[in-house]
Amino acid sequence: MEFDFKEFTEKFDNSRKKICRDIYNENQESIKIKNEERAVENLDRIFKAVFSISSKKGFQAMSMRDLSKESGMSMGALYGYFKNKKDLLAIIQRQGRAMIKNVLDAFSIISEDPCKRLRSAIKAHIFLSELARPWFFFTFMEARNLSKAELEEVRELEAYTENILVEILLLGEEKKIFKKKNHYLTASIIKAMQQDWYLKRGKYSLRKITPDEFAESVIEFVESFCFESSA
Amino acid sequence: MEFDFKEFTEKFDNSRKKICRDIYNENQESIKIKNEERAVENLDRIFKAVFSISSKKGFQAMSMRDLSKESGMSMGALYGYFKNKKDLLAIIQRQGRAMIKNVLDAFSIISEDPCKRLRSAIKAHIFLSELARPWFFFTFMEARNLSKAELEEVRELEAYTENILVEILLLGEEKKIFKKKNHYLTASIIKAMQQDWYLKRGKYSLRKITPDEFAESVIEFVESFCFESSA
DNA sequence: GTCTATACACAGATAGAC
DNA sequence: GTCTATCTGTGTATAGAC
Repeated sequence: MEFDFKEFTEKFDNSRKKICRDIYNENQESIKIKNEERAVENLDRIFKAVFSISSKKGFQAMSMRDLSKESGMSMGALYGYFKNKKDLLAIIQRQGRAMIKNVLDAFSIISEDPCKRLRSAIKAHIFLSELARPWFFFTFMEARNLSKAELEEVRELEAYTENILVEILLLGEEKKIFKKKNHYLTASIIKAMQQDWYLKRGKYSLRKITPDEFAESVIEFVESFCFESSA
Repeated sequence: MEFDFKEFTEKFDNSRKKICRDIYNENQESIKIKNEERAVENLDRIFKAVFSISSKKGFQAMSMRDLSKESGMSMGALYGYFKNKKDLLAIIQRQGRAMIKNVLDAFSIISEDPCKRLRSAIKAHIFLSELARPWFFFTFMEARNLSKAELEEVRELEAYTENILVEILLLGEEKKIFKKKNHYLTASIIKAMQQDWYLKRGKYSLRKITPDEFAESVIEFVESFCFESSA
């Protein structure tokens, strides 16, 4: 049941267009365009432009004129796809969260062995953040611009993914494979390492570290901390 | 030579006013106010206000009207202390970097023993980021708004602090105390954990984890990864 | 040194032609 | 569906009174 970045990518590479289609279907009230194919294609252009601009200067510093230029659509056309700038942010956020939850769920139940589950959970998060890096980066950096309700959703997803790790660690402790520890702290630290991968992606690129190598390092780090010394 | 957060704090608590004085002295060209005492006091008020607002909504979303209100000074008065908004950002950045470099240097040479140096370097960074959290948070989040030259300075400081760790790890390897590893990757991971402390401070506060506890956890994590198994 | 009032640019958003 | 032109609010920055 082991998988590497290449296998992970093949499974999830078609997800970008799919996400745009989901967004179209779930936001019919605010999207004025009726032709689905055209809408999906333009949404993809818009999101690409948003990620491109806001990874440089931030979402809130991105003007609608910037977005118009980068996406090749006029201001008027853009407003056919969302109610206002805040709404655009909310749509992106909501859909990204749904995607993450689906993927991580799928990869956290593949084995009864806590060691394998730990490996799998750590790798899936890193690989996913590699494929959907603009989204991860964006969510982290723009958290301050979210509404209170949206922020609460982000916190819940954070807690949810942290809990996946905590439960694996607990299971391992019960089976006497992992040491007894403050598992919440361990999970936090694991998440901190995963987070570094998408926040400091440039640094790792320069050093030519692949997603597989990074994931292995994190896993090795965690295992040396968690395993009973017999291992 | 061991120190805890309390001892660290006592040594550096008076640094905030000192920083304002340094800033005043080093930016005489752009600061129009001639009375030093008044200037230092007002700079302190301004920086406090900047950190308070921009930790909520970001520096670039902070308007000068916001800053005027929060600091209790008028727009006109504010512009006596810096040339423009960009200049204000640069001043804060420059001074913070100087402070960090000084403190970390002071704490990275206190022993010949690589274990002690590793402990000391990790703790000093976490404690410093606790005391100057607004500054750390601010630098990280506003990196995108810096000029190219400023960004280069930030990268250099990053590389510098990472190198402190790498050298300790190398020394430990030479002395056969630490395992042979990719020390750059290990240092990156250590920095990722330290970074989490100031980026996700709210989470750790909720869980009532103290700086001392967090530092010990990080150290334990790192040691279990680095030490030769005889330890 | 600090205030109030204001200049001028640019933001988000929409109306109406095509 | 998409464009251009334009409304209105808010941004940074400064001038000039005190």
